Amino acid sequence: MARILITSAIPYINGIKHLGNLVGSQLPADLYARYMRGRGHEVMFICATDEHGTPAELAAAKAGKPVEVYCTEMHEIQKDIAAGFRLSFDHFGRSSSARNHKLTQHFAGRLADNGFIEEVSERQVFSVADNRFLPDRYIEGTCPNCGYDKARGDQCENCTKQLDPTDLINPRSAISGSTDLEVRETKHLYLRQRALKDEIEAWIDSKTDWPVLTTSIAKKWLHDGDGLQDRGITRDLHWGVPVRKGDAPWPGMESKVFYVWFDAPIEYIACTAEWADANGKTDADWERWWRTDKGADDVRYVQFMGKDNVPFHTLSFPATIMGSREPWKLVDYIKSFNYLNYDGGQFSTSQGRGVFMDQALSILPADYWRWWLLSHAPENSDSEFTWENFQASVNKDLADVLGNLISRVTKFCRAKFGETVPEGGTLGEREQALIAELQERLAAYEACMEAMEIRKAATELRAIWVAGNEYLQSAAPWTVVKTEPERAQAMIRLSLNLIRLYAVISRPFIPDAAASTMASLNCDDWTWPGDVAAALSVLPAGHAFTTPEVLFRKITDEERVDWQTRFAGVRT
RNA sequence: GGCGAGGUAGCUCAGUUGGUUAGAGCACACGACUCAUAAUCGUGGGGUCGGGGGUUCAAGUCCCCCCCUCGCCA
Repeated sequence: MARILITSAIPYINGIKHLGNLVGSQLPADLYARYMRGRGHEVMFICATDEHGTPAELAAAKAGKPVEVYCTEMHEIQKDIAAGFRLSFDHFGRSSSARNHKLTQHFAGRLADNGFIEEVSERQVFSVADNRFLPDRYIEGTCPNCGYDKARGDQCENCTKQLDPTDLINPRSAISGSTDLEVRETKHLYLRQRALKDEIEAWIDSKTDWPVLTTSIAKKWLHDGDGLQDRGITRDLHWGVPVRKGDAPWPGMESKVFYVWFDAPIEYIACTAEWADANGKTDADWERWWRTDKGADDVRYVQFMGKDNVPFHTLSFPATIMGSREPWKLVDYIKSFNYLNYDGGQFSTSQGRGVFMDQALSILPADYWRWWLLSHAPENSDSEFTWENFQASVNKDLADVLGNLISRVTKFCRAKFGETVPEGGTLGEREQALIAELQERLAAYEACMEAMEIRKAATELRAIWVAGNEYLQSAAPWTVVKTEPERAQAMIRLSLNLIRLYAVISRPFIPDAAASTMASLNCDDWTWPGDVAAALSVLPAGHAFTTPEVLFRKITDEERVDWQTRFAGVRT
């Protein structure tokens, strides 16, 4: 039994995420976690909300709530929706937790002790009316290049020219609109990534098995332009982890917090500590996942994320860990994803374009979405969600191929032999051929799952479902039963067991349907089928079952059209 | 503009280090079956692999140029 640590990129707190966010990290991470648990491995699956930073403060202000309250509420909402999608986190934590405060301060202290922190004085725009320093993108003004009057301090959206806030003509606060701005001197901490560059590069170079998407992004940042740059890790904000050097105050850094990107990945570790706290465990219980000197040496650590998060996970977070000179676990494999587009364009949180997680669950159960999203995961390139494709895939794969198979077998059995596993006959050549085929296909499916080749795994799984229909079609028990009822009984006994096997191996993709199928079969044996022949005799003759209701209903054309218009525009 | 990722059947996508008639699912046509959610199973039509050059006995697969899409640019 192996020990596998799995983290999903942590979603930002300000609002409900859309399906593109879901399929980019949490959902594939859940698939992998469920599969590994199914294979009997010890899994720690961690996710959290990323709560600090200016956007959270502004969202809270807009909602008229203190930021702590806002975050607590939004965390609960995201937690509920994650549960709705059956995301099987061992713990869904918060980057604002006391554990993360302490650990973030600890890392900063260690980095400082080891000479990887530099204090830099810089000049930033301060809004007197807002009583705060403004991040570049929260300063608006007229672009000196094209005259666009809503250019942001980091870039003009109109002519794409990159700007410095001081370039703007008639600058104003994007928060209040106030023009009472002044440039003030402020001191910040920088993580000296340049000093760690060679170490990081050697580490990246050693990861020859990583997806090209992951390594190409990492190498680009290592070599592009002047190469890897030092990064500021503090901000003049109120909401965040107060800057401290471990347990001690950090002179000159009073009333500053760590920048969100610095504390967010540390939350992976802190969250595991939160898990321990929440479950009555000791520090040793979480440290054995993270400290290579305390048992984490044999842990395999896999991260899941969208491509926009790759730089932080390949460079910045490793720099934090390496620079600490403490034996923390570094990631072993990074599975990254491209973007999921929505019907010819992008999902847009700001424009409410596309389907958001809460809306998705309000129109169909989680399994429908899980299946479509995972079987179309944007692994090799950006992929696209269309309602036509969604309807076709769900109806064909889930309702027709899998759902109907379960339906035809159980209903036939009920009609001819009653609701117990029939006992007559023995397996023939056709059945042996099916077993051989399944053994082979199962191996292919397992290989894809191990390798996190998600689309291919879905294809293999579907092929396994199809094999059941092929068998049934050629065996034709509805014909055989008329002349050789015992033969037909053997066929159905095998088919009922086949359904159980399908529930077990399909569970990572469609956990609810798997559970309800298993419940119908009056069985609770989720043992992964190593030996297919043995697995197909788990349900013995005479075992009672209940004929299940329709497992997956079909999406009608009317629904499709309705949803198409409903989710095209602004979210209501 | 620079960098990166893509452009393969109507649609969504596979195509190992270049090697036999370029594959799958869906959709479509025809056939089989009638147990089943008008489901299933079989057969078939359909692609000058973005365009143009080049290397090679041989290129979707390597090199160069161009076009288009998407993303990133601290």
